[in-house]
Amino acid sequence: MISQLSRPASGDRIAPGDPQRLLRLRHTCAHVLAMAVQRLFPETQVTIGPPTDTGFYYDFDRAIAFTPNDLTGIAAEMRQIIRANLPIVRETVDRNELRAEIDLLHEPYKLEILDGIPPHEPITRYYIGSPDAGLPLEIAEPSLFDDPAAQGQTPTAAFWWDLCAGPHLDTTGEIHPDAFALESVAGAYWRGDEAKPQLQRIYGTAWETPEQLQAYLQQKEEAKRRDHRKLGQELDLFSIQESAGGGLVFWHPKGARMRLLIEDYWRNAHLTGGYDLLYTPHIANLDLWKTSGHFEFYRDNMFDSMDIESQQYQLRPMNCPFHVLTYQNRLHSYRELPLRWAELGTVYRYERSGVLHGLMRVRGFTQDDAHVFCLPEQVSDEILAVLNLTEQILSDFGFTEYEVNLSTRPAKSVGADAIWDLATDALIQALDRKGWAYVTDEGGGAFYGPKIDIKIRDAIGRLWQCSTIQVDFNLPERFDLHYVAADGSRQRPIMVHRAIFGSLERFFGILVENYAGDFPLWLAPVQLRLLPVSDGQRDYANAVAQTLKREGFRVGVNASGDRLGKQIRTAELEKIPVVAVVGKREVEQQTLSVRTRQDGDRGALNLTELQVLMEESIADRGRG
RNA sequence: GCCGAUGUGGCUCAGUGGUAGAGCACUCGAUUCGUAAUCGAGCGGUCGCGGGUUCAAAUCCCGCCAUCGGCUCCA
Repeated sequence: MISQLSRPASGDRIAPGDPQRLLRLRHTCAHVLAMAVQRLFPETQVTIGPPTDTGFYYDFDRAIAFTPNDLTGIAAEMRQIIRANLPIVRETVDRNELRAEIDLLHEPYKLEILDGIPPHEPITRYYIGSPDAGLPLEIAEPSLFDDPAAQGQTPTAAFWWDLCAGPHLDTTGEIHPDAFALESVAGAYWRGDEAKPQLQRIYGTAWETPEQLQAYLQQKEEAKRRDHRKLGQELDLFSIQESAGGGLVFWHPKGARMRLLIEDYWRNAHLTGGYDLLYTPHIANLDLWKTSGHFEFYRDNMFDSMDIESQQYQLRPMNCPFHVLTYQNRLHSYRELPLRWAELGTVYRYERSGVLHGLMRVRGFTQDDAHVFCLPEQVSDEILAVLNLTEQILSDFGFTEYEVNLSTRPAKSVGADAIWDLATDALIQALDRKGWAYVTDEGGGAFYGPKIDIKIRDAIGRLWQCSTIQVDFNLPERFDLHYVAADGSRQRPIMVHRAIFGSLERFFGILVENYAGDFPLWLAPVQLRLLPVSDGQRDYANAVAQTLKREGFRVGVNASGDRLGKQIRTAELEKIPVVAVVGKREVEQQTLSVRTRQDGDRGALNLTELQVLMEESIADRGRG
């Protein structure tokens, strides 16, 4: 039955530190996990277990759910397998022999994987432990492994195998027993298909050294510290309330102030960047959505329509049809094009309850949407202009590193091939002119056209999808849009959809996480707080605050009557960028004792000096 | 929507069948204070919602809602 047992070829070996080795280590960890699980819970069926960016996972089928407590036991079992330093052996097997063997083991998922391997591809499996040394685990006496802690030692006769293309490490001992950790258990569909049975996925993380594991765990802690949901509450920026419903955002005064700053910046950038602004309704006749194709292609994400005087009305999930109607309202000459129309358009989408996530995934949000109506020969220039505007805006918010994706035609889509090719070429041409490298995501486009997606890298290296640029030949067709060409004929304009922030809610969440709530002065909801040392300085503090407010600064006076130490502590916890202490000395000398979050005590400054200090920081947008 | 976990004053959390607790916040009083928490008192909860079991439910059971970790989907 066993044929061609072999170690990996010697040329196959790789040194520590090689990314390929880390991939193998994680893949091997997944196998060790699966072996440990089947030793502890023999009724469990195995499926697949690949490496991930930070570790590995393995999907199991078991009637009883794994508990967090189980994970501790499984990890301990994994360490035993690692410490036993079992060899990992690759074997090429005959398809029919293996099928017969799997049949005996009652592992239907394994069988399905085997049958999914194309006919002429070699079939390999990987053993942990030597198959010559004893019976495979699956048909061993389960009692032998029921309670490994009571056994006191790893049964040397045990071995385990999985159908796998590899590659793997040579022995389990190459995994450092203190450089991996099991993280969580979650539901996951077999083959990622929600129509198929749901399995239990155990996630783990694995590294070459314990130090690397610690660094990863620290990074996770850091992400937790920056979580916009936590900071949003602590800094009183926004809330999402159960009594109102999930995924609906309440912007509190401080968050709203920041949003206003973001919106003001955005409007100004667009007006100076050649755009005009629109306001359009949040609801409209359902027929509009039938014409646009959204009712057909996007219905799953739309709220149910409502009956208004026997007409069906629809809460909008997108803004585009409204801009199209605006265009359609009168005839346009080719001389007018391109028309660039932008709107901070609030949309409502039905999202399944399980996917809601803070501000990142909500049911009502505002897109910084725009549509460019242009001539075919203008498309490439227009897209390039959008890329330039995107770079300008994102970098002003502190994001200077991007990952760019070009998404092409998906299976479920509308339009002729020639049209798709034209649109895709226009996007590629613009990216090349911009000089941006990009990755192609085949089939990742919208149903109506190809797109460029831009992901931004935040302060701790995470990527967030924000900007999107989409060419659309479909809507102009469906709404029968046209312009009058030079020869008097009516021609079809091309439409470019684009959003730079994506959604204001999500972008705001990303800002909170990027700055960890320590906003640069130009964005901080409260820029300066004056702290009177005692009641005698309150009038002076209020007068200074009034003056600075008139100059456009966002200033408050601490009115609590707390002692100075407490006032400073409160301001620090609220992450207020600048505080100014006002005591007897300052009133006498007409100064302020300034303390910034960034630099600490700055000593006594007069009002003008403080203004200059703040204006410089505001102009700098936090880059300094 | 699915799998699992969680839900106790504004916030963070104790409380496993027998009269709902702490710290912070808030209010009041005293203190008028110099760079991360002054002292004292007080207010505040039908324990997510609705059913059920029980002499008795925050606690046990069922349903629903929301949140968290994932899956699927996505700005």
